[in-house]
Amino acid sequence: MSSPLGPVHEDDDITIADEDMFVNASQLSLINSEVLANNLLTLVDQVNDDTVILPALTQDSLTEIKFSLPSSLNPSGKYPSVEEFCHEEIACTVVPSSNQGAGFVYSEKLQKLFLKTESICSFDVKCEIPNTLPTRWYVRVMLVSLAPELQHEPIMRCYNHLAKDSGPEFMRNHVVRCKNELHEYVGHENGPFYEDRFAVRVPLDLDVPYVKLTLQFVCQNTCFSLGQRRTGLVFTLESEEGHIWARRTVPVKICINYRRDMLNEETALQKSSVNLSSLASLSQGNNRIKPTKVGRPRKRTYASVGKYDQKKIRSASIKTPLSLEPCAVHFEMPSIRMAKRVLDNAIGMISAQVLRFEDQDTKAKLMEFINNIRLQRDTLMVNNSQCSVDSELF
DNA sequence: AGCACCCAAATACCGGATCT
DNA sequence: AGATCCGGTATTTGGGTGCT
Repeated sequence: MSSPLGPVHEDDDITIADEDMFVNASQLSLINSEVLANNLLTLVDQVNDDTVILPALTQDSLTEIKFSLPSSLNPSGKYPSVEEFCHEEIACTVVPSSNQGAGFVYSEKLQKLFLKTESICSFDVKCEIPNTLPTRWYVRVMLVSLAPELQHEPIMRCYNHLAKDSGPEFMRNHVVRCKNELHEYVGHENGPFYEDRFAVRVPLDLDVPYVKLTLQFVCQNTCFSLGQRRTGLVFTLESEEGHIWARRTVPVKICINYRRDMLNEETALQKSSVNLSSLASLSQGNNRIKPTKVGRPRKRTYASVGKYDQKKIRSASIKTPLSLEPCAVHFEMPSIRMAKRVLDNAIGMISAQVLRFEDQDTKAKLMEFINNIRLQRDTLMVNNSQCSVDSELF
């Protein structure tokens, strides 16, 4: 499917997919084996049980089955995802209605939207949906952290802005406000899962699968916790029963000097690409000149330039082997669930290193660490409802 | 190792300039 | 005249360095 925002995420998607690959791999195998086994046993029981009447497969029932196939993801009880997704039978695009306006500007270079606090920006959500599918569709919009390790944590309004907000109680906690006539604020405080997260749900027009979403943003990225400051506005196309059919993510930064911040990020991107190309030319030429440290290698974690960090990490792959200093960590966690999250994050961290290093030995050694942690995590036997929605994509 | 200090980058705030 | 833009400046933040 094509999306004007598509190219942005293509690269990003690859990166995320690579990292998630390790994180989700064991979950997937567990889901697949357990779910399949359970379903199969249920089916066998039903077939063997004379009292159970199996429904006849009519055209109608086939249609019903079609709608409940895993292609339409059921997100309930799972964390929201920022990975782009679109069901093969439909097409869905999300674009800002204009490249710039009062209080916002869209950077083509960064493929990122920069907004001023309290500013209002419109998005065109266009879909192509075959007539064979249901007619009622909704778009759910929520702000989600782009950091994979923090996607399980909801983005909440800061106390500062909350205290000044004299608006209606039901929308005070929402960072993203909707100005559409038809809309519904959903979610509740600290809701961890997709359906619990603060979001706004807007129906698509009945005659044409299109809607213009007018949104307002009432907190800044700096209001959120350090790791959550890289955010994406996630648009999810939902059927009436709440199944996901498409997902589009627009990286956004809500700040005061949105134009300057955009220019800063664009300049940083240019500099980083120049530095990388000069490094590459050095390494390709004679290696007499060691890359010297120009100034201090400072990098504030929260001030990163979004996905381009990931690009940088990938492009700046390391050829020299990593000197490993294995160490065992033993500590007690308050709950199995939290322990599992810690192990998930550990797998994510090592996976990132696997991607950075070109040396096959290093990769293999790191994969050993990942496998060990994975084994330990699997012994925790935590309900798989905690995995991200995308796990079902595979 | 722990601490204080320094420094650079990021960001918010503010006021003047420009536009509508 | 009000809205918006833009640039200067202050503040915050976190990494690096050197001292104890």
